Amino acid sequence: MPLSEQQILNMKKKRETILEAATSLFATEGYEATTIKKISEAANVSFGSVFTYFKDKEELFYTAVVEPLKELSDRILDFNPDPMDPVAELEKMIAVHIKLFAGINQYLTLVVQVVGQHQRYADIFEKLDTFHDEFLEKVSILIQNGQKKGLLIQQEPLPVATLYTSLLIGIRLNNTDTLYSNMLDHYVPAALQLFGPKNK
Amino acid sequence: MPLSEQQILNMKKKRETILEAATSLFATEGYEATTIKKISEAANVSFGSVFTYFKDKEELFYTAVVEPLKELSDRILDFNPDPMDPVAELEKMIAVHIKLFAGINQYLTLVVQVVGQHQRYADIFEKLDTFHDEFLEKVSILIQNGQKKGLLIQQEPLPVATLYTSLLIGIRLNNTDTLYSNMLDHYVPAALQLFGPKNK
DNA sequence: CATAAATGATTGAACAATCATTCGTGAATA
DNA sequence: TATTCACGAATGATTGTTCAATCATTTATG
Repeated sequence: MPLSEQQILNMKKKRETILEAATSLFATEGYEATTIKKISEAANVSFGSVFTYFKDKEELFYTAVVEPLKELSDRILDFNPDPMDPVAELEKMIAVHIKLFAGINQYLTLVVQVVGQHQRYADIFEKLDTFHDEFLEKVSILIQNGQKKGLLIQQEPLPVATLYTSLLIGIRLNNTDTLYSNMLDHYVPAALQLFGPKNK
Repeated sequence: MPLSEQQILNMKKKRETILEAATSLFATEGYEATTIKKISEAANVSFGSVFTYFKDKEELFYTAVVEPLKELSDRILDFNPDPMDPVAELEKMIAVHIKLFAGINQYLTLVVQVVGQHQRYADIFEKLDTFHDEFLEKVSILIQNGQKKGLLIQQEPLPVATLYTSLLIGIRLNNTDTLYSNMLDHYVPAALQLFGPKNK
């Protein structure tokens, strides 16, 4: 009576297919304009099947935003807040972030949607906000350590960190075409300036 | 047979009321979730009246985004790209921009919606994009002049300008609560660092 | 001044379309 | 045979838009 492993695997794949189709549509057309019918067609799945894997449309959107967050946050927070060379660490961190953010354009569109209307997506927003606070905190510590070592100019760390995350999410809104990978190399040193490196 | 001036004035006011209610709802609930019924109720206007002043829902949204753009762009572009003291001009410009952007939170939510789904709002996006290009160009010139005078470090001006506008729009997404006017004073000098001022 | 005609805004019921969700039936697997 | 997924027609609710009737205001006429 229980499902075979093969079947469970197929279902996992199917769930993933639906989720990917939904994410893509949510990003390009928005939550309300994305219909279950469209999702099912994009995923090559019957209409009813969508409801087999997701309770309702809301859960589908929730999953599309929250589920990738775990892995993403690990990658985003993957830097040393107390390194030997804070400026070099900053540079490495910025390069990672900008490249990472460039590759998850679609996902970021969802994030922008949630943040832009955080009252409407209150529970999702809370998850994002919690991570954001963690992110800010860790960047602030790195800034502080750079300042202690005399390698960064004295500034309030938190506003600088906040501007940095603003900049990261803002890049997404500024670069709608795909040809912005060309500019990535220029972005890193420019973004570094935000932190006020002293060596010139 | 023509309308009296008083009547025309009343209609202008009514149109404005509807537009404001619509803007507010579009910002907090999104385009699709905002119904004409909600708008008419929020504006204290009959359902049918909305269609007297706006052809359809789309025109209402279009107007809400495009109409304020003219005045806003004037204020945003109100800085001297070739001043005596480029760093002082930058500082002044940044302060104006950050304060301005802080005060039009609701409008920026609409902008974010349009940019986040630019394929869907193609005609509106084009207007925003045209202004954005103009903005980038003027900031780039200011940067160039600062560099020529030896007051800013050498960087590609365009990526720096792009990061600056990213930062401006990104701040909106980072600060959802109202208490961020406290931080404005810290933001200005931090944002200035982006341009690489040499005096330290 | 009084009245009528004309113009054009105001209104909300009616309409057709679309949507999310439910659910009964069929198919497949263990 | 029992269980569970797959399916899509049916349902009920909601939407944007249309439109015919109503109302207010202004102008023309006596």
